[in-house]
Amino acid sequence: MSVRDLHSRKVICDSSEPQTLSEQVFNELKDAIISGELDQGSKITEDGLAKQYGISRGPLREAIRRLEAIRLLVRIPRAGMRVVTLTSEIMEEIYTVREALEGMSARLAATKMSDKDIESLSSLLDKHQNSIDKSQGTKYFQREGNLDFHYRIAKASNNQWLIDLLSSELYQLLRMCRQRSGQTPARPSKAIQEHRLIVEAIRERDAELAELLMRRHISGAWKIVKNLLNEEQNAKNLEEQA
Amino acid sequence: MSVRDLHSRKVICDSSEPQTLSEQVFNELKDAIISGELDQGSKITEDGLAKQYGISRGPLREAIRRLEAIRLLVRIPRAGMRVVTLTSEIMEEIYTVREALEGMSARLAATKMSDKDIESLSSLLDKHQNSIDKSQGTKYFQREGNLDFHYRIAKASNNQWLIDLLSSELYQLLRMCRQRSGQTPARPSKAIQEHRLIVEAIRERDAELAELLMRRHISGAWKIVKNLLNEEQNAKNLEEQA
DNA sequence: ATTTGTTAAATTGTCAACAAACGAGTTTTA
DNA sequence: TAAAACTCGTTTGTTGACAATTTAACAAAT
Repeated sequence: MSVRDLHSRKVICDSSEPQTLSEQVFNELKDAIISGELDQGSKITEDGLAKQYGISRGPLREAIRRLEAIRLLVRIPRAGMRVVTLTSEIMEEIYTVREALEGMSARLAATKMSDKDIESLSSLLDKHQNSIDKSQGTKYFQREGNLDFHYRIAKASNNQWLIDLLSSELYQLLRMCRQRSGQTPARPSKAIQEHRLIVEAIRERDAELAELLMRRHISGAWKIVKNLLNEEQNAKNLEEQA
Repeated sequence: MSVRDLHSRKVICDSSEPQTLSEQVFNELKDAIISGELDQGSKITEDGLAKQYGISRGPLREAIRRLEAIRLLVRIPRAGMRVVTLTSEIMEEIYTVREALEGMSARLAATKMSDKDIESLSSLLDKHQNSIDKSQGTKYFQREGNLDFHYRIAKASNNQWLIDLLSSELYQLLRMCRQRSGQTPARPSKAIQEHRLIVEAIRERDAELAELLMRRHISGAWKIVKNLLNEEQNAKNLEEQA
């Protein structure tokens, strides 16, 4: 992993040094869930986690409440807790919300983004294009590059709510989606082409168009993911029949 | 009933009996903050609250983490906690996010809402219109009616994420905005007229139009609120000069 | 054999005490 | 007199123990 990747990862996941045990275990648990280390839908107990992470239940419970708030855990009072299960329906919901919020981000970015940042974003795309052309781009890099692009747009909206919702809540689950089925942007060069169109619209300060293009970009991405999931499901069904 | 249903039930019907102390104090604190009982920006201490509500700090801290997650409290580790301060800038951010999410809700509702629910929604507007014509409508009623309309649209989207975001996170802060300056829909009859147009678009199954109208409705509402805030600010400034 | 009732183990909810970090006020020193 | 350092009190972070509730396991009865 390059230094640059590390940097962007840090920025996106805002995992600055945790100052408190609760925060620390929150981050560790979050990563464990997203990476699949903890299986989706698996039941977890407070005592088990407390022993595993070597802390008492107090801070752990606070971390759990936060994970609950960003929907990585599902809890039923006095009954138990499970890791969220990402069904196709939930993923569609997430992509729909993303479409609305990132569309709005692109609209705002078209008005507010500085000329300097637009150029920087444009050259970022050049780099991505390069790494794909030369086949240097690993799947991982493509994925991170994609997130980086979307994160910059969100940040340019200058709306802290949008930024937080997208980067701390939705992105975590999105990463989980991708982890789940090893998805990578289906047609990276096409994705970058779409990114370019969006940047062009922003450069022209055409808010309306920027929003439209971003929404199409995301709903298109969902269609591809949906097809992948269906194929996967079909494969599984066949397997069961055999 | 599925796990998901249980979760949404908890979020939506927060009038249901809280089963745990943490939940109970979460609700009480939430109401105290929204109603203005706790001043915006006021500093609060764990020990003080624990004594005030007669519970120990354990459950209280969990409630605090949840309030932090929905942005009613702002915390700085090892330094203290304050009630959020709703500046004009933050309110604009909230309205912007609302515009994106409720616009998407209206779009989805146009496709998914049942004929029966559309009729029900339409007759709800009749009732509101009636109560305004006869001047029976208190400000409170108008406000609740307004919320009811928006909530029904959100629910009709059938997207649990949209529903939760709008009704549990944004909605709380919106109530706080209104509480703050005793705002009431500036022109109730005009608001209802706009609501009618939205319902008509949904009835025609015109998703595009439904979204457009909802977004205009909300951005229009923000402009009115913004003007009210400015006038208020000017009045204060004059007062200080005198 | 299925269902119902009871009991025990496991798990969550709650509490009070302890430890660490921060801020304010006071003292000491240049 | 002013600045630096040091206490002391306050507030947050953490822990382990205790109480309440649920799950399950097992026995008994129809």
